[in-house]
Amino acid sequence: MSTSEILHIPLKGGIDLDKTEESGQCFRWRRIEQGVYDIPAFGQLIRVRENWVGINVEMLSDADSIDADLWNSYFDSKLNYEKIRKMPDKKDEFLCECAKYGKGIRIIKQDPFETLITFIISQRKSIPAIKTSVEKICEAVGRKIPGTDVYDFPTAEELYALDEKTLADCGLGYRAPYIHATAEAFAHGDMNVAALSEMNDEELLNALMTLKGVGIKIANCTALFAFHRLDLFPIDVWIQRALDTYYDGTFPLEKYHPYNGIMQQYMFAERHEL
DNA sequence: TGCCAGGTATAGG
DNA sequence: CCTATACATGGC
Repeated sequence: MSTSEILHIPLKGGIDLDKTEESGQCFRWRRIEQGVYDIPAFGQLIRVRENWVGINVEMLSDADSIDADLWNSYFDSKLNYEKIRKMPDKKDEFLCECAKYGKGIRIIKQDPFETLITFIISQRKSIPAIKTSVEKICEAVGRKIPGTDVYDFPTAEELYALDEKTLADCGLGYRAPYIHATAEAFAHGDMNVAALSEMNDEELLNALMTLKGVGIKIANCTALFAFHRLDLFPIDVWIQRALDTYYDGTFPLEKYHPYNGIMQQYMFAERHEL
């Protein structure tokens, strides 16, 4: 029962789907062609086409209608990224270059559990390897998005139910017990998204870091990409390399409040130049 | 083939 | 508090 309706979403400051995907925040987007992606999220599969002012969303999975609020939120439609992209200090040539290249990158507001699990997987893995492991987990659980051949990302209960060997066969290495424990925490309600959402940034990071295998970097990525805490600035090997090269080790966070996370994403997207 | 990947837990100082 | 080290596995 797929709806034939097309939802148009204006995005303030526009979007470049290729650059957003390549900026390493989403690991399951499927490129169809330039500016067109199939995106599995929230138990649905949509086909997204970018245009001059935003995107058109087509529903590929079974649905009676398209949830406009959900996808407006997912693509952060109201924030004007073109305005933010002009924030870098003109004297900071490196950041200006990153922001120039980053035109069209938006911070996607993804599902918290999926984001947390995928970033636990991400530690000491290349982006292609992360994608492979994430797909293997989805296949292992084996529940398809209704009306499609695409596997949905598992719920906490589904992931917790996977036996040890099946999980190990997803190429997770030493992360497998971390994934299992995190799934258990959410499945049993020891940790829940509603409560996390109510916390301030510091409380949220601390709560996430109580999980085994979640340190400061993964906590920051989860807070930024799932809870939309745009001022948080995850530091990975690439960002640290940039900080050492261009900033004497630390980023001037005070200059870009409350959008340090977006500056970080512009920098990460430029990582190949480092 | 060997090196490195969107790090973290742990032990030792 | 800080630093050094082990850690599983895939991709290039």
